[in-house]
Amino acid sequence: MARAYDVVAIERKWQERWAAEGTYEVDADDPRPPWYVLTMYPYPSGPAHMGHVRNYTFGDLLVRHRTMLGHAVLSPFGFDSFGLPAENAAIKTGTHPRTFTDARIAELKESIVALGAVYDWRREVRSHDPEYIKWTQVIFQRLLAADLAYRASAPVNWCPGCQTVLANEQVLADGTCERSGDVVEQRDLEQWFFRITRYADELLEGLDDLEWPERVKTMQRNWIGRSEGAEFDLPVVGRDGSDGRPPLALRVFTTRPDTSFGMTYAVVAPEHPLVDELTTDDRRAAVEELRARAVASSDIERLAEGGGAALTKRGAFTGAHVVNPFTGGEVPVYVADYVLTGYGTGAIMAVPAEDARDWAFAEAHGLPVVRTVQPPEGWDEHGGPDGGPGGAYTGPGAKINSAWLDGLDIPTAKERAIEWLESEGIGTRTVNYRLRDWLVSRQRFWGCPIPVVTCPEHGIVPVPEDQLPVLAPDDVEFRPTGESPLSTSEAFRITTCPICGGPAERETDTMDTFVDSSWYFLRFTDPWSPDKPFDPGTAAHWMPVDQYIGGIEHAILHLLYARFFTKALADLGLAPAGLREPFARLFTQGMIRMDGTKMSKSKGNLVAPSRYLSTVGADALRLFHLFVGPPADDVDWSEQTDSVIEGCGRFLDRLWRLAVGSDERRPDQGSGDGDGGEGSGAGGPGGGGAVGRSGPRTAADDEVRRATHRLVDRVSRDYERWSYNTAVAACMELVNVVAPYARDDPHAEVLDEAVDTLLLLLAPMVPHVTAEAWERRHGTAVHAQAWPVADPALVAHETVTLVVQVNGKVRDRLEVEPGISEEDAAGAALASARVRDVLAGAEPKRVISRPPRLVNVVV
RNA sequence: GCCCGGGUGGCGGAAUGGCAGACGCGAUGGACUCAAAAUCCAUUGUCCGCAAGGGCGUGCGGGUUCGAGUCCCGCCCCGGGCACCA
Repeated sequence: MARAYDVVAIERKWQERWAAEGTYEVDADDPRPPWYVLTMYPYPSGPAHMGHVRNYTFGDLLVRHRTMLGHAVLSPFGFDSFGLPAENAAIKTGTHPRTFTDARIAELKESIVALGAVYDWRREVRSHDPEYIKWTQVIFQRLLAADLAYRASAPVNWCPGCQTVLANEQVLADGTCERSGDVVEQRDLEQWFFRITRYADELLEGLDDLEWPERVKTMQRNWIGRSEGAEFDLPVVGRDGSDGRPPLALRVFTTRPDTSFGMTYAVVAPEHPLVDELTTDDRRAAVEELRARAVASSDIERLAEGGGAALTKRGAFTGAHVVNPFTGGEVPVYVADYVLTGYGTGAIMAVPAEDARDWAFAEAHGLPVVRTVQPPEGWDEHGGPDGGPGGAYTGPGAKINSAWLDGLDIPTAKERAIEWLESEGIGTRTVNYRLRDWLVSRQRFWGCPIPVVTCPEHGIVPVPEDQLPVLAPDDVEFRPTGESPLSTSEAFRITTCPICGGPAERETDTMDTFVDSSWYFLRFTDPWSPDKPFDPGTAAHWMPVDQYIGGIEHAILHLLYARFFTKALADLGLAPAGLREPFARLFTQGMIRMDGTKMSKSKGNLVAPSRYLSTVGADALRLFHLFVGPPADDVDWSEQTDSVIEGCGRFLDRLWRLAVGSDERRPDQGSGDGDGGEGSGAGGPGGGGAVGRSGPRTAADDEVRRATHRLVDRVSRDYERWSYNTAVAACMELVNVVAPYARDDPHAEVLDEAVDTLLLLLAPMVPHVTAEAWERRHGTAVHAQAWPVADPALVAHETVTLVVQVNGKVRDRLEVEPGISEEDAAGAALASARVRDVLAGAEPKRVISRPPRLVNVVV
């Protein structure tokens, strides 16, 4: 596609200038009000792909726009440079992960710069940099000292593909690994955890004040999964202590203590510690069989059976009975795998009438149902097989069959039940969370080493801060054994105890890479800090991030961990005390799809941005991403996309000709004698400023002035509401108005104002072409200009089109003054010849007059 | 199953309850050219009509309203999230 200007040369020129001048380097003592824009730092996987382009276009646009609005904008960049791909590449090719990673970073950085995105590169951080490792390790030590990091043995998720354990957040709903797709196994291992659950309530409540997409907040709320209820004891029948054995009770958790009168059985999880004791000899075989199957199957079998609530309710009677303290009645105890060990007490009271899962189990095992909430009329008491609605009823209603709770509504009954349990001393009010502690240890090499040693004498001992960072050794071999070279490196593992100096072993696990990304935005505020991770005072100047931009895929993982870290670091005195949330505003942009699936390296359907940079250029590609639709929406990449991108280039050509003139020709174009000749009054040699009339303005001149000021008004508002596609459309409209005007005896000042305004409004979106055009017109930097302000008098319309409807159908349009009265508008409408034709003498029943836009005549 | 989004021309998409389809892509015709590219001009929801003009149109069915793409009720379809968490 031949272009009106030398795209490649101009884009390169400006990228070099922005880098050389350090225009976007800011410091905390900058007198302008601070504004922090951050795009999630990327994993360096090689040259930028289309998703990056979209991401960094939005971020860069904000940086430039906010700067023009008068802010000191902090715009840092860095790399999430620890991770599995580098280690896998090392195993495959023998290249050290650092060599591999540094090469990928260089590629990514170069391609980001080629988009025209500007950053304060002095602040660049890389997770694998020894300085950064040191501070990550210092933070770990502080968390350890505060009991926010601990080591424990627990059933954990083991991914055979990644050869490491995973956090709960990294296991998908179908039981597979979010990275490799392998089915995750359960293993009992000693692992490191961060006590994120200590902040569960604050993480939940903090969401309310964040300007985040509702969708993301909902996902976090669900993930934290707070539920209020009660725990209480069900005494085991025959175990009251009278036979010499200690008394035994089964503790259960419920969110519906009001339904206790409807308990018809109890259930314990297969892994529950009391299973053996509860099971009677005649039931032992059946119980053992169920347990064995539950342990072996877990997720794999669930997948096969369709998962979730569709599961058959497998269970076995233990032979034991427990007493329902509410009724004094005895109910049987079952073992069933629909009750989970890790949640609540691992045991429940079952109320089939008011719980769908209990209902299904009761049906399968022939257990009775006692309703304690009056279902609405027509609710099928039997439900299930004979069809129709019915079964468990979980809606509101009056309590029945519940003695002293009868007649109460559910919330009141809940309260009463809990009060009774507490007064009787058999239970307590309890809050449970779905959220578990964050498992952070990974059995991998290419991550931040966990800085502790184990001494036979002193146990787990943190490596003293003056000996940090603990770095992985370089002289190791990467073999496809599935074992981390760290654990096989004797030189690394064998060390001495910092306390006693005796022989000790180094921890060979590394940290989850989400640890690195949980505080990088804080390091960005003060990346030079020599004696601490960052200075809290400096961080306080910039934090919280005013606008965070990233993908929806981080809705839970990164965004939850980073919130936890911010709170924990503030409480430890490392971050400003008042900083409770890291990201005030979050924007999640849509992803790029191709053939219905996400465009990604693993799917092999990447479209390389580089091929556009050398043809239509970065500006046209950026403009495409902004113009194609709302930023939050997904983009479908299709055969037609290239045409649209070229259309964006065409628009920039028109803008260029308008602003600079049409004499400019690429060297290979020659200068044919007809080119840019007759009739083309726009611009001309030397650019704007000197073209057109001076003196009094005509009505046509004033119309262009009005259009210009209306554009400022509209585009400014569109920027605020992230409606860049309509902002671009509005700029195109003005070009469509101004281009013919420029050719037809324009007024110089009016034309210049229109063109300059276009350049200013588009400068954040298409920085290269606007910078070059502006420089040729004015000799200054467009991005250093103030954002234009519309004159309200020119934004207001002089006349307005009054739409005249008869029975809701448009029959005429009249030009009227904006201030026209209701009566005058109605009168004008009724006087319209068109309206009289349609009415054909009929008498209007009613005239709705909404000046100045519309009059509707009803007959 | 539950919770969010979303269904508008050939396509991407616009539209504080008040002119549906801005802007762009594609398509068609024209100007310029020996020719092409580029550029410029015009047309482009659909049906009827020579025209003026008119009918019908925002997933489907109802409703509220002078007036509904927009609000309410009931469905259908697509995308995403959650899914034995008691």
